[in-house]
Amino acid sequence: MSAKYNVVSIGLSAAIVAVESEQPVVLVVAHDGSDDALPFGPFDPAHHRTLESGLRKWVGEQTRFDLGYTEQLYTFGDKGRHTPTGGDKGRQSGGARVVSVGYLALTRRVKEAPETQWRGWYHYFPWEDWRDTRPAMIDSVILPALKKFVKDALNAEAAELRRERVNVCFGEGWDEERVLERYELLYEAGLVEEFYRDGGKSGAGLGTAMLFDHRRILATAIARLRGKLKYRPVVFELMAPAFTLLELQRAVEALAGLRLHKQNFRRLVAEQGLVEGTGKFSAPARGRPAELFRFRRGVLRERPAPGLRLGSRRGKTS
Amino acid sequence: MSAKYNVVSIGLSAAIVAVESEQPVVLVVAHDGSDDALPFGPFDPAHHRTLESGLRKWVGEQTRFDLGYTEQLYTFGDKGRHTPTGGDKGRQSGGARVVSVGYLALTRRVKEAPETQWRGWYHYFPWEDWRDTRPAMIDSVILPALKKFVKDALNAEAAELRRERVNVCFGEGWDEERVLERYELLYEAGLVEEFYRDGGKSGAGLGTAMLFDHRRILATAIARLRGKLKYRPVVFELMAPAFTLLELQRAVEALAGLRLHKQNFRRLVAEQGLVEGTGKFSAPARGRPAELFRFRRGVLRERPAPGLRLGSRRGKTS
DNA sequence: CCAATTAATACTCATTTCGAGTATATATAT
DNA sequence: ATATATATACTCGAAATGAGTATTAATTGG
Repeated sequence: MSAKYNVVSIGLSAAIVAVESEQPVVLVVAHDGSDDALPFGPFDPAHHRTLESGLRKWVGEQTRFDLGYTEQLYTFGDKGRHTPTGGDKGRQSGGARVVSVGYLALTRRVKEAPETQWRGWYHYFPWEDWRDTRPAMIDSVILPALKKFVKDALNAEAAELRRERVNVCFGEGWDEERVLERYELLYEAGLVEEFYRDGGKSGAGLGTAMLFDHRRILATAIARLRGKLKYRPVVFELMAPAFTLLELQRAVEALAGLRLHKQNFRRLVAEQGLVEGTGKFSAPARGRPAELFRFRRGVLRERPAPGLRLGSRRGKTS
Repeated sequence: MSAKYNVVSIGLSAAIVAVESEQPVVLVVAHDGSDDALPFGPFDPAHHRTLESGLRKWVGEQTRFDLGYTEQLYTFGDKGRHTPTGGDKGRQSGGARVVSVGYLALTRRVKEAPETQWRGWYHYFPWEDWRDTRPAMIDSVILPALKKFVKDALNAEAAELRRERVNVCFGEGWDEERVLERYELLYEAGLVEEFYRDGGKSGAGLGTAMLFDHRRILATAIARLRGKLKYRPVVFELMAPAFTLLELQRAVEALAGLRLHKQNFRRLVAEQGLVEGTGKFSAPARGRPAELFRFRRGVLRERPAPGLRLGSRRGKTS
């Protein structure tokens, strides 16, 4: 157990999320030629008191964001899932194995630093946006390919397992939270570019690929955020200080990738006491002006789990 | 970014949980004189493909458990929260900073390895067991001390924040999932031994202390398990292959630290299709024999989120 | 065999929450 | 004045929840 051999370096990656004109966006570092990457920096044990303070420190240096809310997602240490685009297998930071700790951060500030840009997260996960329709690619591309994946299993038992996973992920009853499960399934089935890259080959896949395992971290972030929405008032970290109820609904819909029933959404927000009117009104280009609301900080004290349980799938756009 | 300075070693700690005669128990390493510790081993990047496989490997070596279910909890890297009992501040594994990745593991095998023993988890968190009554120590010790903690805040604003935290953690409406929040509050308020030890002093506190930050990891494990219970059929990992419905209920109650309404519990289990009868019956010392049930693996396919939403606080013991 | 005890199991009922509507009111643009 | 877009109010049935009561089936001690 001599220390030298057990040594690794730790990368802190952040999925920094905002919502802009009804699109959830994530901050990426995009050099031309290479894949988009999440901003990440090394954990420096000499100067960082905690992992999170390390994250905040270099995010603060590289961008001007004050991260309103941060949450640790998961720590990945898989060999072979940290391959750079080139193919320089698993090496980085002078040969030490890299373990990456992923974070979710929410912000409403939207002035990006140089070298970085905001991109809609559905670029990376086009099958996750069900707001308008069930994405056509699911039936035209994904399900046929997954059918083949099931068929290619080594034996009947493995095939059954695969069939179940396919059904849970893309079958009846869309569960918007299973973002990571779906990504991992597509990875294993060879439907995303990272699968080929990690295997040392090359090949195309669905959605836009990301550096290292960053798309996996982003998938984890989306899943976590979609879940959290329902029992913690986290959306408000993404909203302007004052907003209309429809704007709030659109933000939630954007994140969840689902449409909600307007009247019920309002009922919920009102019952939970999540917001309070400001007395001011929006000035829309057309249509009746809506009252502007602000987040009622008080809920945090009163309610044990104030959130926006979405519940409703479907529901007219009305 | 020179590698040498960013290097840390990673410890994998596991809260291995079982349920025995209506008590949730956790496997601890107990040397005399030193605090109880969770079993932990180093992550070895040269031989472990993933963090989880590293964990399984050394758990398998040191104990004979097949961990039915494992789940990563959280990665802690706080300086000063990894202090051994002696006071050899923050040093371990040849001076490298230790980052610990905590895992929750569930098992039903109950034959402990040498040097280890099973201990009820309420030894470490006596305020978390509300099955019989609201623990008396909350009113007699905790709340008075927290009142003082609020009063000792530096200014009115800080006091208000503290008051809110106290209320959320120990006020009206017990939320059995906030195990970690409560432990952290007690830590900051100087009500647990680890607080003094990490500060280089000594002092007594509530419950039994553990080595390093292991009690924090255990708190995370309990919180996670209590939450998961409600939407995933994880209890069954802890049950014998056949069990009565009351045994199942007692196990859930033990984990949640709450009593449940018997009839409603059964209705739930039945409706969800979580179990199926075996046709055999228990042979109790006294009372009417109950049918033995087994877990219906099928649910995993059928239901999106089969679990045992507890809901009911209180409810007669009946 | 009887009573006391222990637990299983069946059924009821009011309340709350949910999902999906309809109806109406208030703006602007033309 | 009308079309359009939106806000807001209210209704209604279905399902889920929380808390019971009532009844049945077994064992044990007398």
